[in-house]
Amino acid sequence: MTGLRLYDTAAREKRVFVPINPDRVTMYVCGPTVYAPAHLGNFRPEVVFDVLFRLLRYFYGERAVLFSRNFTDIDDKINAAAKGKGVDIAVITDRYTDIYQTDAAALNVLPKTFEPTATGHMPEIIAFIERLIANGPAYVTERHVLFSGATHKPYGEFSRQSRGEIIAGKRVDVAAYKRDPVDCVLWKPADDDMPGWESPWGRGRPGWHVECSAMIENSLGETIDIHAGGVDLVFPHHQNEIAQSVCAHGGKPLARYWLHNGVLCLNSGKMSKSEGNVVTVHAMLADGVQGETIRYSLLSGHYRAPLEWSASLVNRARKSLDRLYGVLRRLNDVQPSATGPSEPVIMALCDDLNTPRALAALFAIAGRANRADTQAEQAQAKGELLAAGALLGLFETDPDTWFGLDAVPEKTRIEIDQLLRDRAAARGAQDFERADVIRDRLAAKNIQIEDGPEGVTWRLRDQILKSDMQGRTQPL
RNA sequence: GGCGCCAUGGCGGAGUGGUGACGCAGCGGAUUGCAAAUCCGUGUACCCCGGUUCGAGUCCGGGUGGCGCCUCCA
Repeated sequence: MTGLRLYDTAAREKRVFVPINPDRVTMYVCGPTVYAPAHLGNFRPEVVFDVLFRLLRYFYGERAVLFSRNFTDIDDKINAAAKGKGVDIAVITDRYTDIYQTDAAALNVLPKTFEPTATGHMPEIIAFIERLIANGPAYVTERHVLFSGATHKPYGEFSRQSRGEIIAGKRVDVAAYKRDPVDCVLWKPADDDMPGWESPWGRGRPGWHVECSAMIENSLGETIDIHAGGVDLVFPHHQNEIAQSVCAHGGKPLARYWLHNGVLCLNSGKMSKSEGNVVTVHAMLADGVQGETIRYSLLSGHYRAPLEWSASLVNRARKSLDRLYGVLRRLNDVQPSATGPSEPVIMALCDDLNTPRALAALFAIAGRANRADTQAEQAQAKGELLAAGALLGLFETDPDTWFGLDAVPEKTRIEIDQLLRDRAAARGAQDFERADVIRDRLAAKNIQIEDGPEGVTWRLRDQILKSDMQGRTQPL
């Protein structure tokens, strides 16, 4: 019993989380289709469910939690991208998978236990489809294999879609080969000039929904504890996954808890490649925004609520982290107590991953640290801060690095040190005019001086964005 | 058209029916040679209209506004 409660989309309420087997907790998150650099919206589930992963590891032990997240590496858009460049699809998918992994690492996202790919599980996917045909719910027609939604009685219950409404509200034409509009493709034929795999139904490739069903079964089992993803996947993707898996597994449920994160918006509209309003993580990192700032931004709202992305959101995140890292920097020489995360942090995260409340709790600890009179209090606060950070995926950077000390070239650092010595000498000689001239000169170069009881420290006043480096690269 | 979500101070964002966290910004004070950082203090904020209740931001109904899904989508 951990006190963890999660909002389950299927139940439409928060439910106490109890795993099937506390020695083997399983979770799966739908991953990206790798045909372009992933945008911030793609990384929202990556980050929020990373917090869940960390929390579960904290409760059940690192080795007890198995986390699988797929890469969809066969898809029409991938084919189109490969064809456009005249290369094999693997060239495209390898490239964007690498970028994705780099981006994820920059956001302090822990590596997954399993990262299955569709192309790496073709025999399993084909076997899965064969089982659905043998069991009845799938049928072969015009070189396609289709799953009959109607054969799964509760179809639509999970996503609150009735079959009649799906038909009435359909906005695209239903393919002629479908017996019913809610049927979905398990296997589709591939022309000779398209990537394809040999199957009992001819050369082709799997449909999107079945790939997840088959890979979940293969990497985690028939019934998993948690299945998560973006809210835009509830229908039809997750609905179809459920129908297929339940039918393939003799009625056993696919997942016991379903979690869905809200959409990320830019200019009040959902960020999505088809809308064209995307900001890629790769581009932000290349521009010099710290991954941790992006992570904090993504965690600053509750995961189920929509999150409006903006420059001011990033700016606030950066400043908030400045304050917290300032504490850690001040306590650089203090050995942190071996303590766990403070109760308010745990309580907040246990309440359906309430990260805004958890972050608020961080500031309470920071206040205590700054007010602390004794080293014991400081050590306790530092320990709590780091422990909380470990759950949230924060404070994994050295404080000096955070404040940009590594960002300036060695040569410049030597110049800065010399100027600081000059200033100290001037102050010692009561020559405040000269001391202030030096400080202003540094400030003009984005360097902020902080006089402390144990000497002067400095930091970059503002983040140096590579898109905004004018005037900041000249020598001092 | 169907299904669903949301509406809190300048901005962002929590909130179990009983005078409303936290962060950023602002203001006042302490500290500082002056700053910065830090500390202390500081805000007549709960979309509108009804209802339930001794009491509602919190529950119910209606309205208005915004958003998502129903199509590839995280």
